[in-house]
Amino acid sequence: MAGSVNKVILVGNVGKDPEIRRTQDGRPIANLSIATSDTWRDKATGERKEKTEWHRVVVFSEPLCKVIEQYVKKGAKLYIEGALQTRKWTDQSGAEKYSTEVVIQGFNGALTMLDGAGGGRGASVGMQESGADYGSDGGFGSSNSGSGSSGGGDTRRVAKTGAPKGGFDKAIDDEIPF
Amino acid sequence: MAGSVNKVILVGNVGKDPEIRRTQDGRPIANLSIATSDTWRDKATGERKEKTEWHRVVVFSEPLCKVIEQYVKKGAKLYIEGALQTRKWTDQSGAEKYSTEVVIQGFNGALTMLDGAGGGRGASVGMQESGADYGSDGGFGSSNSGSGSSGGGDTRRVAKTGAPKGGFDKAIDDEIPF
Amino acid sequence: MAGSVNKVILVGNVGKDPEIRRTQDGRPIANLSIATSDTWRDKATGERKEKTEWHRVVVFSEPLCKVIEQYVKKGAKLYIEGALQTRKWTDQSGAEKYSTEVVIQGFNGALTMLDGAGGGRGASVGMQESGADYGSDGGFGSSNSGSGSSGGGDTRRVAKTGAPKGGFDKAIDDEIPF
Amino acid sequence: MAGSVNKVILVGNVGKDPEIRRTQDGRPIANLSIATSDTWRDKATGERKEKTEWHRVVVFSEPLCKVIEQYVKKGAKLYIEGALQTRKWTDQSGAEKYSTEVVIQGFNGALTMLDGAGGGRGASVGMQESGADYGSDGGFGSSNSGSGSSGGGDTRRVAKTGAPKGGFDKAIDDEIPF
DNA sequence: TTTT
DNA sequence: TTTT
Repeated sequence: MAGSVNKVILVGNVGKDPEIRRTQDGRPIANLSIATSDTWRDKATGERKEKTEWHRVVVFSEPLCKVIEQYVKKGAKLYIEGALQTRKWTDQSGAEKYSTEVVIQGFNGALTMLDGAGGGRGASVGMQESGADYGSDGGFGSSNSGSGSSGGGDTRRVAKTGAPKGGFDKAIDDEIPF
Repeated sequence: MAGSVNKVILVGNVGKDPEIRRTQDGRPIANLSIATSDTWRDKATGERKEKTEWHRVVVFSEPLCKVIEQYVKKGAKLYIEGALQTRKWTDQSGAEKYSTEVVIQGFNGALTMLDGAGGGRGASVGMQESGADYGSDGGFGSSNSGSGSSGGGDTRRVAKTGAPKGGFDKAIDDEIPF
Repeated sequence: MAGSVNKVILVGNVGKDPEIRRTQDGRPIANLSIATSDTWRDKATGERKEKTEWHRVVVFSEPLCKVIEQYVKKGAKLYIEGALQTRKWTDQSGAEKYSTEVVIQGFNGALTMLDGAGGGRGASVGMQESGADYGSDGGFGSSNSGSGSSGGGDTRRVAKTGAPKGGFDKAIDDEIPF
Repeated sequence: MAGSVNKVILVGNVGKDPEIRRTQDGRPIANLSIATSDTWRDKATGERKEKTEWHRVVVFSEPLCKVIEQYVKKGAKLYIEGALQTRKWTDQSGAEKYSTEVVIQGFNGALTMLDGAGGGRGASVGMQESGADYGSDGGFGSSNSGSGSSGGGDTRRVAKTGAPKGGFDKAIDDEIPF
């Protein structure tokens, strides 16, 4: 099709520790459950309502999976950018099922940790630098960091190599106008 | 949850004429099938591959439904901004099913026509203006067009009103797989 | 123009306390400085590099301005959704200047607080409910929550404490459908 | 910074033919002027208002620059995904100036052609496949298509025929501020 | 079921 | 001016 876009942007919390599986040829696949929540006031009753939506996120990216495995825990708040994908499968009883997921694949999409620690625990962790430049803007390159820290490395890095990014002229390495 | 975001952005083509239903209390609900397509080159064979993804879009907004009813036809290219929502329902055989949809509701989201006419026909159409200042960003205020036009208004209108947000009605708890 | 979209999505930290001004007819306008940061590894030297980008965000929305005035402080992490707008102005010396800003206006855009407190202070605050549901998805309607509360009780909170940051409530540890 | 996102999404028309420059070491840089337009009805007078916003887009990506050079012409409708960046520079009179641009760099961002032809001319063109799979989501991987083609045949095309669909108005051929 |  |  001439020109299509399929993008999902989520900011939400991880509902349980991620699951990492492997394909037959050894590549890792991470599965995340992300909750977003919508709140509103019921017009009639005036009650405060809240509805949580659960999103299944699947990550096909070796470096991202490493990061997830090490630092993403239940409770973590993440920024996720991926694409919608619906899979058809057959359950044990032979019934056809459909499952729609948010897929992060290759250089598409992003996963950024938005809180200081993997899950509110407070530990600050360091993130491996991957050789691959797996981030899109708003992705790992612009993600990360750590905080408070404890025992280990005080940093939680999400790095990004690969490209002479930021290779814009020195000219812009300056101040701000406001 | 403190601070979540649930946003889907699609640019794709309408696969068939929209379906407009009504809730028991008369509010319209539009259903759209949007196709996005991903293409790539198979590394091994060098073949050009394409995979189409179909998205079910549900619109709970009276003015938007009017626009859709009048101008959105099979083949139209649209920009869609909505939220992911998964519904659970039971099919005729009693089996539990889940259906994930992109929902445009109230002031949330947007629907913008990206081609000159509802379906490639070429007619220039006017869109109803709503009293509310419904926005600019990716919303209707910045949508569409019109020109060329014919008899009436050479207007370029689109609408969008408010709506009982969060009000996910029973009304749409019907079937899916489209 | 037929179908355009102008959208900016930022997740970053507030660089200084917001400034709230008023138009001649009394409507509030909030100005925010938001920092985003890009990090990468220098290919040659292996050094870790970081570049901060500052964004000027202008909010034309009474309810949002109230929230900002009360809860957004220097250091707060925000999700911002607005539109790009460039203004031309003349400085005191008569020179023409251009300023590009991220504008949140009316029902367009969103501002969501992503950390536990307005600025790391740790107070638990209640957010006034505005009559209007001024949130777009990913906006206030879908933002957070809070608890603890005080007098009002009926509040819809956005920011709150500092402690259980990332403190993913027990409440949602339940029934994840996958 | 711990987790930041800097993303701009535009759907708009190209105001003039792109300019391609080269860095000293030979890498191409493309500059595009993109117009988005906001329309609304004046509450008081009932008049229909329109405001066009011009965006300067800068592309640091060899494959993308090739595509732009060959297929993007004045009038083309594009989907752009990049990051906000403000540069400081000094004009000929020694005055300090700031310029905010939407930057597409490396694997970050996307550029997708949304209309049938590069600029309303109507030619059917083939798009070179780049060695790199530089993105699917909203990126080139999901763009494309075409037909007609020439030599290569196996090309992955983006633009193509079509009359002056999406008729880009004369109106916006004027006064582009850059 | 679209689009190329 | 933020954040790590």
